[in-house]
Amino acid sequence: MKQKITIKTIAKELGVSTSTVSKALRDSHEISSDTKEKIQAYANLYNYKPNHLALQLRNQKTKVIGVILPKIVHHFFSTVIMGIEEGANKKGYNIMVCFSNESYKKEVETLKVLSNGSVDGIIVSIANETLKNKDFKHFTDLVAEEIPLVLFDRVVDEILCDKVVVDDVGAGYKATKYLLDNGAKKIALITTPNHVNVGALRRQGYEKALIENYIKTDPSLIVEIDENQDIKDQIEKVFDKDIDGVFAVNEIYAANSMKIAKERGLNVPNDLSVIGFTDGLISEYSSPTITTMAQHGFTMGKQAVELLIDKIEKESEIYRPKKIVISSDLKLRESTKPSS
Amino acid sequence: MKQKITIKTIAKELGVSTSTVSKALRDSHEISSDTKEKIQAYANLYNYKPNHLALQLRNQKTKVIGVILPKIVHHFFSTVIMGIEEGANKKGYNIMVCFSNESYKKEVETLKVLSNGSVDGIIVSIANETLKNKDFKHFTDLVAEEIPLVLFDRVVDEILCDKVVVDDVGAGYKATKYLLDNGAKKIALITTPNHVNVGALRRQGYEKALIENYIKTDPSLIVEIDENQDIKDQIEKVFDKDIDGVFAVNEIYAANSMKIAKERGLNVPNDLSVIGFTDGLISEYSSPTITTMAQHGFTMGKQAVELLIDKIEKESEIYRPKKIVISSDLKLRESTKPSS
DNA sequence: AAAATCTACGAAATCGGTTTCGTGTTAATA
DNA sequence: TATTAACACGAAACCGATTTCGTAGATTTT
Repeated sequence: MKQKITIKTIAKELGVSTSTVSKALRDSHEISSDTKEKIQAYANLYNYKPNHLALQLRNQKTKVIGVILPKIVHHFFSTVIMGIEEGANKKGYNIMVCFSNESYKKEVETLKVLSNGSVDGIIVSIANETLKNKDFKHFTDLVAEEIPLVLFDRVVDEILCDKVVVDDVGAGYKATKYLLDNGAKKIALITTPNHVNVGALRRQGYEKALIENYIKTDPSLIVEIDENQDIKDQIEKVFDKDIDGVFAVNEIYAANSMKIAKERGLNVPNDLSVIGFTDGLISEYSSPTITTMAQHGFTMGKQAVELLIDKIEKESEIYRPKKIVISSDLKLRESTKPSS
Repeated sequence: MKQKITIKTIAKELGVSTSTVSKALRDSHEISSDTKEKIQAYANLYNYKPNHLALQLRNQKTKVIGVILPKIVHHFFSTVIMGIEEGANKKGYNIMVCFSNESYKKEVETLKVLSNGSVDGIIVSIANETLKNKDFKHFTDLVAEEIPLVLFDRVVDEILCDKVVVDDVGAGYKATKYLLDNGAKKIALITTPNHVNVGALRRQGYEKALIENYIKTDPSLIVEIDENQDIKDQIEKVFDKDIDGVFAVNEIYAANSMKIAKERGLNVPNDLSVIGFTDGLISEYSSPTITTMAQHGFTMGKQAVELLIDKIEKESEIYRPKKIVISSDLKLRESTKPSS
């Protein structure tokens, strides 16, 4: 890279001290307008930009927020990033994005790298493998170091920090209840293994709705997807059960269910109603379009980053971990019968 | 944040100088093993981590790569990010992700922020508005400052830097030729306005294939989508032309076309064949599934970041801008007739 | 015993800024 | 005229590391 112009260069060229240059550029009253003009003109001419690193070192802050996501090729996480980025920019922060790829090891490493002073705070959605391990030491260490941390979506109680979550139980309940209210009797639940807490919570909502309608939960209607195996194959078997409704905890599972239905000659929504989760492009463009619980990723991201920046900038105050719950709404489309 | 432990702290506690501590931690031969052990033990005990900012300032490099994307809720860009992140991590770099949101102004600002020393190099896909403006001063300035820059996908010749692109002309040609070879006669092209160069190039490929088959290009079969208006409405009118093939330059346009076909009772692929671009989730999960030009975003991202890091780390060498062209393949699915 | 060589460490410069404090010069006040 | 205040600027410390160079003291060589 070309030698950058620094305050020192300007000082030497103009025969003044670096302090004078610094003050002039910050428009200090200590400097005469003559000198100021001269220095500012020179700086402009040579396109002087203060070195960010030097400022960061001096101010002990980076104005950067670290974000660790399990993955990104997922509409929900994409929208969350957008929200984080917008919220951060608004407050003069930039974001550094990393991926754990659902791996515990990569999560630990990434967290270590980010916590060496590269960022002022970190936003994380926990990797699946970590949730399974239940090993959260890397997070509790972070909290002990008092590095501002906000968890979103995939969170655990063991870690004492701010959190932003969707009302997963409520969402599962709403979705299931909608299906029941519109005549479904045998509703399949396509969910994650139970260690993924969002899956577990949505399941609670599902069961709650069933109980309220005096229906016994039938374990054979519940499919826990193992993402290392073929998703469609795993869903396939529940279709032998003569189901009339499907509640899937994400878009992909919902889309797979639709495909199976079509292959089996089932008409959606007449023979089978389907509700997904995450209002992404698949739901919008599949045919029929898929009714889904909109997760408001953008809002979550924005709320998360606002919590974090608050924490970063108001360190002095006594701190009580906050939890923001974002409710999700049912977005009605063609894969369910119109509300009766 | 809690007061971090620094070299100075250790030095004071152990009654040695900071130089000694620094050397001991880097296992220098200048330090006696006794002292080394003592210092290393202390550092370990108190979980000392060298301050990244200080190192960056000293080494004049950040080990961070800036990435500016037009948007992210788009399968192609998501996969590119993945590729960039993986390639960067492999070489010990992190990535800082920003979005221009297709806005010229935001692109300029973001570029300015990133070029103040926060990153060692920058990867960009140009915003639509900038392509329309044809104002690339912010990029040429960057090049003049000799800040390593790599453009991908949406690139322009005016900017002298490394580039990674897909073979858009070839891809447009391949797609169109496939449709023609399988009996299509009237092929609609759903594309972007001409200032988006990828759209223009894919159109060239389309026209080339037509010419080779002695078919005159019919402008009324070409739809240039204005993203500020309803996409489906704009595509709608070309369906009045009795077309038997559609080549769409991205997933969204393809999905919209499929939907219109379905509404008009056209059977895909029998009455109408559809080919899209970007092998994303929509193409995979729509029904019928959509034949598409796979863009290999992951590869592009990886290649881009490798070019960039090369440039960053081998500054001395004489530099000749390189252009990597990644060919894209047709991924056959259900929206086209099987190859004859 | 004197000279040369190691060994093990510290002082100080450096990266690029900001900021506190001190000071010489001039202008205003007593 | 002597004192004080205002003005305009510079020296130096600081942020947290690394690294060059210098050196006191011990050890080896002649």
